[in-house]
Amino acid sequence: MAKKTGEKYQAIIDAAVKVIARYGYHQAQVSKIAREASVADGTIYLYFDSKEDILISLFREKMGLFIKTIQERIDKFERAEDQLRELIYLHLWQLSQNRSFAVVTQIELRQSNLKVRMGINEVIKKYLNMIDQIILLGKQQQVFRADVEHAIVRKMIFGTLDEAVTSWVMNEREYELVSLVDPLHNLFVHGLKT
Amino acid sequence: MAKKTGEKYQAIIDAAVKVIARYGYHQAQVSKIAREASVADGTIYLYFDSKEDILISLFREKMGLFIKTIQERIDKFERAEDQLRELIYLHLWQLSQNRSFAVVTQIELRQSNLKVRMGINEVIKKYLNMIDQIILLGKQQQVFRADVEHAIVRKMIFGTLDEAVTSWVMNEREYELVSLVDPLHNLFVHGLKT
Amino acid sequence: MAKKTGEKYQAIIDAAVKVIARYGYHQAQVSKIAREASVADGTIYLYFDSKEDILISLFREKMGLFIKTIQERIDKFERAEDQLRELIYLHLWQLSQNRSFAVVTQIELRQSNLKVRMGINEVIKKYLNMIDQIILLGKQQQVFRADVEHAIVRKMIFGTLDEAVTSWVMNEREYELVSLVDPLHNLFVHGLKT
Amino acid sequence: MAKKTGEKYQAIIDAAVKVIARYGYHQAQVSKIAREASVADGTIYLYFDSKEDILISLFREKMGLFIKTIQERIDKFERAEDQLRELIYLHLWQLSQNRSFAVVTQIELRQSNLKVRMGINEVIKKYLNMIDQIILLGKQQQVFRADVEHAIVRKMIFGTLDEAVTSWVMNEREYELVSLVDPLHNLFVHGLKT
DNA sequence: GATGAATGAGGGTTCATTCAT
DNA sequence: AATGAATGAACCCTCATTCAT
Repeated sequence: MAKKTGEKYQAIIDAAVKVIARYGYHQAQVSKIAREASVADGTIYLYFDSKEDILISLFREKMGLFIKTIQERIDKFERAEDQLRELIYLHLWQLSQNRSFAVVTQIELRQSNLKVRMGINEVIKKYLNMIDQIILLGKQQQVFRADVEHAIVRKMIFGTLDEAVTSWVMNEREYELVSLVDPLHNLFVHGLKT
Repeated sequence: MAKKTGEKYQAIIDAAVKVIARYGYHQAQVSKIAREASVADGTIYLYFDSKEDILISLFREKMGLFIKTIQERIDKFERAEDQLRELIYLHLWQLSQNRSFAVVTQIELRQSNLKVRMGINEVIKKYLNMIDQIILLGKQQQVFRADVEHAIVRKMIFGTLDEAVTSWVMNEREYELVSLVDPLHNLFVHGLKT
Repeated sequence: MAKKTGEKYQAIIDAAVKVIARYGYHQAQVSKIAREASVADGTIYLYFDSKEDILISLFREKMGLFIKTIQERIDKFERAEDQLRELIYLHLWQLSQNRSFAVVTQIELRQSNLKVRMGINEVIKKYLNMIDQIILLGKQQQVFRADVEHAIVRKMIFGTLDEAVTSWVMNEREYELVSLVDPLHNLFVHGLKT
Repeated sequence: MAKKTGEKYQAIIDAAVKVIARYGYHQAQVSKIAREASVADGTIYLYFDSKEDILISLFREKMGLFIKTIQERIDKFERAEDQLRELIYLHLWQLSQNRSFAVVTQIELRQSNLKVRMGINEVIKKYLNMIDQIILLGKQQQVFRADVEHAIVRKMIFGTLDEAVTSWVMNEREYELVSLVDPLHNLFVHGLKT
C-alpha cells in the first residue's frame, strides 16, 4: 500500500527523528511529524502504513546506513583486533556525531510497543552478525581464545557499547564518547586474547 | 497520602508484575491490575498515588530486594574475583527464577515514561555502586589492573549482564541463563586482570 | 434514618460551612468535612442521609436562625417602613458579620444540584413571606400604594438585597455592606410610597 | 488552537444549550452534546479547547447577542425612562422567548465552576455598564434624583430582573414574564424620580 | 455509637487513521 | 498525489457511600 520511496518519504523520516528527539516519543504525534515535514497528516499514510511503520522504517534506514558504514570500514582491516577497534570507534563516533539520533535510538524508541521493537531487532541482528564475524576471524587468527563462545562475547560487546552510549546520552554534563574507544577496546581484547 | 504498606500493597505490586508480564506495559490498565489483585480500582489509590507510582514502587521493592540479596551474599567473599562471580551468578539466577519479573524489568518498564524511568534509575545507581566497589577491591587486591577506569568497567559489566538477560527474555527457545555465569566471569576477569 | 440532633450534628454543619467557605463547593468532600468536624467519615452518615442532606440541613439551620432573628426584630416595629428598614439592615448586617456563611450561601451553594436548591428554596419561601407581610402592612397603613403587586415588590426587594450581598462577596476590596441600608431603603420606599 | 467559527461551532453551542436545558448542568456530558450536535466527540475539540470553553463561549455568544439587541434598541429612545422601560422589556421578553436559554443562564450555568463563572461575569459587566449609562442619563435629564448612587441602583435593577426571571423559570405554572414590565418599570421610576 | 478501609461507577480528552474533495 | 476535517475508542482517577469490626 505505502510507497516507501521518494522525496517526501525521506522528509517524513527526517522529520520523525527531529520531532522525537525534541519532544520525546510520547509527544511525537503523527500530526507534529507531518507539520515538521511540511506535509498534510493524510500524506503520511501515502508513504507509511502506520505510525509504527514510520518508526521501524526510520530505524531501518538510519541503522542500515550506520551498519553499512561500519561494515565497509572494518573490511579495510585485516586483523580482528583492528576490526574490533574500528567497530567500537565507529559505533561511538557515529552516535556522538548525531546526538538527536542517539537520543532516539537509545531512549525514545525503546518506549515503543512490541511490534516496533520487533522490527528494530531485525536490524540489530545484522549488527550482531557483524560482531560474530569479527570474533570468528579473531579465533582463526588465533588472537582470540578458541573456547570463548561468540554468542556470549557478542552480548558483552554489544551490551557494553549500548550501555556506554545510553549512559552518555542520559548524562547531562557532556564528555567525549570516543574517549572510551581505547579503554573499551583494551578491556575486550584483554578479555578475549589467547 | 498513600499508605505504601500492608498486605494489599504487596498484593497490588505482585498483581502489577503479573499483569504487565502477561499483557505488556501498554495493556496493563489500572483496572486490570486491580482485578488481578482482587481489590477495587479505587483501592489502588489508597496505596499508591498514581499508576506511575505503582510502577516505580514495584521496581523499587523488587529491585531493592534483588540488590540487597546480592550485597549480602557478595559480602561473604573476600576476593574481588569471587565477589564478581557471585554478582554475575545472582544477577542471572534471580532473574531466571522469575521470568515475569525479568520480562517486566528488561522489556516492559523500559517503555514507560520519563518519570517512571527516572525513579528506576535511582535504584539502578545503587547497583552500579556495588559493581564499583568490587572493581575497587580488585584493584586494591591487585588482581585487577590499576589503569582500568571503573566507570568504564561498570558499563561493561552492567551492559553485558543486562544484554544477556534481555536476550534471554526475548529468546523464545529457553536455555539456562545461569550457564552464562562462568563464560562471562571468565571474560570479565581476563579483561581486568593484571 | 439519620439522627439530626446532638453535638456532632451541629459540629458537622459548622465544619461544612468552614470547609465550603475555605475550599469551595467542589472541593468540599465529605471526608474533608469529617476531618474538620473531628469525626470519622462514616459518622457523618449517622447524622445525615447524604451529602446533599448536609447542605440542605446547613442552609435550613443557619437560614432558619437568620430568618427568625429578622422576624423577631421587625415585630418590634409598627410602621411598615421601619419594618422594611430593619429587614434590610438585618439582612445585610447578619451576612456581613459572617463572611464565610455569606460566601457559602451566595456563591458556593448555588453550584449544588437541583435537589439541594429545591431544599434551599423551601427555606427562602419563608423569607419571601415575611417580605409579603411587610408590604401588606404598608398597604393597610396606606404608606405603600395599593396598586403595587406584592409578588413583584417581593422580587424587587429580595432580588436587590441578594444581588447586593453577592456583589459584596465577589468584590475583593472590602466595603461596609451596611452602608447600603439607607440608600436601598430610600429607593424601595420611594418606589412604593403613595 | 480551537477554531471557534463555522457551522459546527454554532451547532455545538446550540446543542449544548438544548442538552443543558433538558438534562441539567451536571448531566450534560460532552458526549451527549456531541450526539445532539450530530458530530463525533472528538470534533468538539476542534472547535473548543475544553468543556468549560463550550460553556463560556455559549454564554458569550448568546449573551453578547442579548446585550447587543438591548443596546441597539434603547439607543432609539432619548428619555432615560423610556430606555429603562425598553431594557426591562427586552430583558424579560428575550428570555421568555427562549425558555431553554433562560433555564441555562438562570439555573444551570450557576452550578458551574469558578472558571466558567469568571468568564460569565466578564459578559455581565457589559450589561451592568449599560444600566449605569441609563441611570447617568436620567440624572442629566433630571428625571432621576442626583443623590442616588448608580452602583446601588444598578444592583436594584439587575437584581430584581434576575430574580424575576429565575422565579419565572422555577415556577411550574406558566405566566407571561412580560406582564411584569410595567409594574417593574413603575417601581423603579417611582424609586428614582426627583 | 463510632470507625475508616474498601468500594466501583462515571467522564473529559487525545490522537492514529480515514476519506471526501 | 495531496489535503485536513472528522472520527471514536480508550483510560486514569475521584469521592460519596457502605459495612465489618
